[in-house]
Amino acid sequence: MEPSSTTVIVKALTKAIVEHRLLPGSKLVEQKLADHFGVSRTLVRQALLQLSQHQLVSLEPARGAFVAAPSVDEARQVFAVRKMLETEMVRAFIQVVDDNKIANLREHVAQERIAIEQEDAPGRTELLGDFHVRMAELMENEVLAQLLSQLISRCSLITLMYQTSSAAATSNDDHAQIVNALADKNETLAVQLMQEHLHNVEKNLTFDRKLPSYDLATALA
Amino acid sequence: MEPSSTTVIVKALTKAIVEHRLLPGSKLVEQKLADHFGVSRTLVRQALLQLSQHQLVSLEPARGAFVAAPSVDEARQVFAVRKMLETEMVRAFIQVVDDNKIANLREHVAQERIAIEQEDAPGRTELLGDFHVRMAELMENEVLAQLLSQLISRCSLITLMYQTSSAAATSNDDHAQIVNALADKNETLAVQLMQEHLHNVEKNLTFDRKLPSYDLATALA
DNA sequence: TAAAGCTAAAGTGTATACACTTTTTTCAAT
DNA sequence: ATTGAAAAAAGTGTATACACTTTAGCTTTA
Repeated sequence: MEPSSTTVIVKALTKAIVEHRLLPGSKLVEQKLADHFGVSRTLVRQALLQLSQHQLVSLEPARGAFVAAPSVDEARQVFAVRKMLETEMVRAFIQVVDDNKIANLREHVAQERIAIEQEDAPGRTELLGDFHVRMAELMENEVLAQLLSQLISRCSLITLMYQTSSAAATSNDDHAQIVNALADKNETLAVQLMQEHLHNVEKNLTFDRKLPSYDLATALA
Repeated sequence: MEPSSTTVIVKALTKAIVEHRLLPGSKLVEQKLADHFGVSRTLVRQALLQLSQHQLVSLEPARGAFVAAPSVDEARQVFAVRKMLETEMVRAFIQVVDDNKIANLREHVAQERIAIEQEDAPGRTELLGDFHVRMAELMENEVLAQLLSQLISRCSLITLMYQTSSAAATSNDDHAQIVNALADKNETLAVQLMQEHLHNVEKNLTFDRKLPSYDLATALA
């Protein structure tokens, strides 16, 4: 099935936001987006509505759409939810782990490393987030995977806003260690590592910065 | 702030679906909804799009909107996610529990009992679900509360489709016991009770029924 | 009678029109 | 120069129009 125009727009904007080409607070003018994607405002509005549900865009009545700028408090909450969900996900994963799944995760971690070594910033960000989604998919729980995917997109926005230095290499190491613990079926260790990992990511946020807005045309080019 | 027309429609339809006045599979014709709410199809479409994101409505290209009919597999996944999330929520709740929060939950459980005794089916369903959301709100985690709220709406649909007998009274007892364990700060017991509770709800599903569709006008009347 | 095909009706998908709101610019007055 | 009001421009919110698709009903044919 060929994806609808709306889906294309949602994906393009999500990518631009998550990859930080569109910065928090940027205004998203409907007609400009419509022109860029070669459709009418109708479809753009549908896309913006969806993005606002994903919390990547905030809609202000009569004022328009802006790239979301999550508050410190919201960031704290999102991370708390991730910790809850992923702690238990690790426990559940160990119940169904097998060699194939471990191999799959190791392969993913290897790709992360490559992206990091090549200093491919967008690819790196995406892969580091997708590690967690990959775990959910391997458990054959599409609902969980979709939920995590959304939470991680939000985290990516938060990370941009508050992250001091991109601790990408650290995250990659964390992932590798987690996979080892999973392979050993060491539940206690795996849970602990996952919690520390998320704690690390959150700890690296400063919660005291502000960022400028950006130009639309170049961001989507 | 007065809620936008779209929000009103979303809420009305959500209520109708969750309260089982609109049954899974029912066709939702845009013009009919528009007439009913006194708006144009534009706003109805926005509402349906939102509901489809919440998985309460499924949109089929060129065929229209239908009340979602979650598959057995999806039901299993949703319950798995709830178990993960709520297990950890209980643990986190105990970290911040105080007398006020316990009193608040007891009050809620009391209201559940009243609704059950009065055989107020819609109120009962809503309150039994809201117990879990209430916990999230008391932890001052709006993100968690919203997430749970959506999961529980989906569960309500699932419950309708597959539930053999409405084990409402049992659920109410479960809730009361959980609150007691929380008051005692007995983490092990509280977690165990919550897991058993969700297991009970899921166990009562049969996964082998089909249901008819319904009339739109009467359902929304 | 049943199946296949045709036609009309109903319904969805996208674009456009237009009223209303917010933002920006202009320009006069202090 | 700076403030304030008025006017113009830009932008959003909702309704409507219209092309295209699906559905339902009828007719024909075997």
